[in-house]
Amino acid sequence: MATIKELARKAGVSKSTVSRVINNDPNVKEETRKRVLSIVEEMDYKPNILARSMITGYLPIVLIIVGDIQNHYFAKTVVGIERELTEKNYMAVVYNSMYDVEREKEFIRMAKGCRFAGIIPMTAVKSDELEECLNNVDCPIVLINKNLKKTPLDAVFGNDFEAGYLSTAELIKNGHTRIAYLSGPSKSSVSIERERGYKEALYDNGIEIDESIMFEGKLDIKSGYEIGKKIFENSDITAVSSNNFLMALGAFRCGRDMGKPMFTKIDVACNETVPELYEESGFIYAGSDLESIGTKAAQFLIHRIEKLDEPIQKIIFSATRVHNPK
Amino acid sequence: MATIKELARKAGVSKSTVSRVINNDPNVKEETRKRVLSIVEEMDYKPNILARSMITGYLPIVLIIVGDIQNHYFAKTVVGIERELTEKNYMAVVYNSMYDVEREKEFIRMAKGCRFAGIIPMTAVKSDELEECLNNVDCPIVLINKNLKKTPLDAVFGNDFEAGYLSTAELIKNGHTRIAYLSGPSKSSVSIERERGYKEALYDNGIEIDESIMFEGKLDIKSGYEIGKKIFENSDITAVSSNNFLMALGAFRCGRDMGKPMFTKIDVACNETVPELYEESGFIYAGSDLESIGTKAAQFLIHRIEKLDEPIQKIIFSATRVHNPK
DNA sequence: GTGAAAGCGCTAACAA
DNA sequence: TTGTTAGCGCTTTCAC
Repeated sequence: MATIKELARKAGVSKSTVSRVINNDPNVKEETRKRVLSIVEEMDYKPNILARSMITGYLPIVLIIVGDIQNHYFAKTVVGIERELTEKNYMAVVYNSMYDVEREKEFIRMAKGCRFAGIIPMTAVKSDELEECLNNVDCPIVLINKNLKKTPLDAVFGNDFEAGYLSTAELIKNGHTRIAYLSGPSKSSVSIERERGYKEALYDNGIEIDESIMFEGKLDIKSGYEIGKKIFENSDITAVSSNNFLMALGAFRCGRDMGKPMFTKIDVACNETVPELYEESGFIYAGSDLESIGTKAAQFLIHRIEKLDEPIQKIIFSATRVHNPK
Repeated sequence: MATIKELARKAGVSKSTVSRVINNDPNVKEETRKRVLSIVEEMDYKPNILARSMITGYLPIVLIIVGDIQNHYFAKTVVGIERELTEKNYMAVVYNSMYDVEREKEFIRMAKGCRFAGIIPMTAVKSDELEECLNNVDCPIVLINKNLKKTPLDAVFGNDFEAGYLSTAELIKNGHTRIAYLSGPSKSSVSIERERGYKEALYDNGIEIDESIMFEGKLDIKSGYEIGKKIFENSDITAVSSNNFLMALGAFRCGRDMGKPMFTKIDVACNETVPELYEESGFIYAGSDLESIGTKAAQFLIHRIEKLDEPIQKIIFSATRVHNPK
């Protein structure tokens, strides 16, 4: 593959001059620039980014760590991140941790070894070890829906309280008053906030909170299905508000299998945007726009990479996407 | 960040010795090795992979180009690729082309500039320009479900004929004889093969092929929905076989909206595996296991990277995943 | 405006 | 078993 040296020889100039041309340094005579450029074209020369990175100190690549690339929640956000990064001439490496802390630590170390420009950890995993690891990596980091205990870092959040509130409010608008709730793990701040939104929506509409129709699930389809059985036994319940989409789907399937009039009499809502494949379905949902969250995170990161002296920024995205098919 | 030079100084040895230790060269005295290793530990040293790559000539990173990361077809395959690559100490960069040829070309050029170890283009896009571009990149490439006209390259395919055949056969097993078909673009080899499978399954079961109930769609939900309208007007049709999942979903929704007894009297099948979220649904499907395809592609690529003298390999994966909820 | 030279962190002969 | 040396392709002073 052509190098700067060969170009220099062919163009009859020094390596430095070629370097100036390909980096748009203005201190080059127009004539020289043209000559070099024509040879660049002719030889289909591409600068070796590795060599350049040895000098700048980092590769223009950002590591994104997600818990599960097949989950739309992550995939959507990644799309937003990538869009911004690509535009600013960075690349994105997406890494699937499968929610495994050890894997995440490994990726972070690898990113360090490769001198990546930055890291966006989007994992749901909580771990002191992981925090420790993130602390030790001296490269720019932007968090999504996550705070570290000790280190203050740039971060982007969705408004989970609002999501819980708004989706529940839609159920109420549709005339429901007996609304079961599927909550997530009680230690997760996302889950706590969404649940708080559910409760506040009930309260604001004069509906009593009934802890006996609130259930804690494991965020997957199966646990939504299991809880669904309990919910639909209780015949006065006409709606379900779910912490996340997967459990909502499980509950819906359970109701359907039990012969309930799902989406006609009985409504199901969830507190995050649904995958695109389900957007036209009967689900009610409210959530922040995941692509926008990704884009903002990428912007923060690029700022951090390019001038490391800005104050720490945090931003919360409103749950602007509210959908009610009725 | 610590470098080999500092380590050498601290350990009282030369850079070479440190290099040997971190590369597990056996020609190092055990005592020396231990001393160096303890300092590696102490300083939390990570070798600079950039510098190493300048010598080996490439970064241990593979570029995967997909048309749409939110499509399960790509996401699933990527999971398989990543699994294999990670195990062999390579990383994977996933790039979303959004089916845009220009973007794909840009990524390929970037991969070249970054001296990536290899490329796995998985895009559905056809273009002579792209072929040209792939031709000019002198780095290992493995294709998925794709052949280049001029250049022979390693490639992995799903068995699309079989997928079309098997999914249609399931419909026939369920007692259907009037089976509409939703085909994909007539120039795509994947679509052609799947359609051939559909026809052959009908033929083998003594069912006449009726071109008037075969429709060409655009592979998305919307076009499945539109075609659904035509299909379900025709009241003697009791089943739909679809080239891909998205159109099957569209057709299903259309039937449901028209009040048809979907999944009870009327069956819908598609000629590829469905997204995980739909695995428990009423869809019939047959297709190759996408993760396995990804894993195999990664294996081919690694072979190609590590010894460039093997003959070109092509492999076709049988449509082993056949699912019929009845 | 341009070139020569140093050096980024590492590996790979070659010597010792 | 270890150290010395050269060099990967590029950028970046510093002269001229």
